[in-house]
Amino acid sequence: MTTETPEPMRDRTRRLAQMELTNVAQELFLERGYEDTTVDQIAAAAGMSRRTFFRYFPSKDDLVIGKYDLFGDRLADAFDARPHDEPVWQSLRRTFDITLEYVQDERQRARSDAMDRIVESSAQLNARYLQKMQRIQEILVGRVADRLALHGLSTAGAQPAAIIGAAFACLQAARSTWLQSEQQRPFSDYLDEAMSVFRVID
Amino acid sequence: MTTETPEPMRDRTRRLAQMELTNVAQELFLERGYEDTTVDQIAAAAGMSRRTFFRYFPSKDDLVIGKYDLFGDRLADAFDARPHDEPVWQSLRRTFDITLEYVQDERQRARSDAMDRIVESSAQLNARYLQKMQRIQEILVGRVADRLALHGLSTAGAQPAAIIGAAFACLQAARSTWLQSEQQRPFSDYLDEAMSVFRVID
DNA sequence: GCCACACTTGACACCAAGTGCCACTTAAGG
DNA sequence: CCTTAAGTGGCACTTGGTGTCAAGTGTGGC
Repeated sequence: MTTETPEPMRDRTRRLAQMELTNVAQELFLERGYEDTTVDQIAAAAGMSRRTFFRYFPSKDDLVIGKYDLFGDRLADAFDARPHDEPVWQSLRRTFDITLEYVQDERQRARSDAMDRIVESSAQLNARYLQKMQRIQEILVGRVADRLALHGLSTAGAQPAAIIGAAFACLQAARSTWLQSEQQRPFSDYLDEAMSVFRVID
Repeated sequence: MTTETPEPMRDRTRRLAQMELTNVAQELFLERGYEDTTVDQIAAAAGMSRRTFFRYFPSKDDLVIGKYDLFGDRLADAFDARPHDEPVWQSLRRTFDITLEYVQDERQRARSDAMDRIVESSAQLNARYLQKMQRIQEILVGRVADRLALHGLSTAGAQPAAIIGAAFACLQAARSTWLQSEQQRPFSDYLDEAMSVFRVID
């Protein structure tokens, strides 16, 4: 009985505190830049002690980059939802459609873009971002290998990792190009353009 | 007259000191691991002060990862040496041949592999490694765009970045797979296997 | 109302990576 | 021998991050 309500309660307050912190931090980052904003300043602006900050985020980086932790699982789910007889490359393209939803909501898009710019502004953050992406790719490699096996192709070698690596390279290239050009054409165009360069044996 | 010899002289001693540091550090890393080895320990083992260490390497990470700084330029040179009418994907495959030389020398290969294992053992180093690779890719994007333009293809969009990103994904996948399997087959086989998955419009 | 309990918080101390500053040595050239 | 420039080390300082402990805060049971 006692284990029913307490869990959601604490989680909610925790999430609220994290939200508050990210909001406060984002303003500071836009003002002084990421590296020139100390954890003390963020904590003070959010009305908590430095020590407490690190109870809500394992590191300063995670405040910005932590949101990508869910991304991998969401991609995996989306990939699993694709029909098994679909060519892998096309499944990956469709899997990436969930990144479009992310961009849909106008209000949240501005916030997300601001964060992305912060990530690009700091070498430190950029490195951690790439690392997160790498991890996400590892989640998907196994699934691609299974799919290839279904199609009667070798599953043990470097091919599965190469395929998802290439797919993510396309995603990355499209994203980067889209951010630099002033976003008149939809992001999906850039993604299609990038991924259509490759014909994958399947 | 005085400006002829001093430059190479200092550079040589500097390079020697860096070599010594990397050797000493490598042993310590293999003993205690990267993160549990402090700069103080490395400096002490090399017979210098902590402060001096940072005059030879801008950071502890660079001691391990700094060697990749040259890698980008070497790849660029190798790519430039390919015939301009060669299909881009094949040029990239041939460009990667210079990574094979790296592996050729038996004595140096062991050392290089040890360092690679160290890189893989630390999340911090791994992130910085990915970042370096990203930078190297940026060096090559322009050249791929030029090559595509020569073949009468669009050069402005995300395609050049997507192509080299995919190529590096193959390189990475092949390297990873090769490191895990016990290296009975040559590395070039893995690379061929990975890159042959893609047919690139050209 | 009160006690027991788990959870949260803040304060303090501590470590490691860097950085700036300054004084000292050392070696090369006149 | 002296001057000058480079290398070096010591020191203090900042910042991210962690461990520990003691004080608050709430919630349920009596």
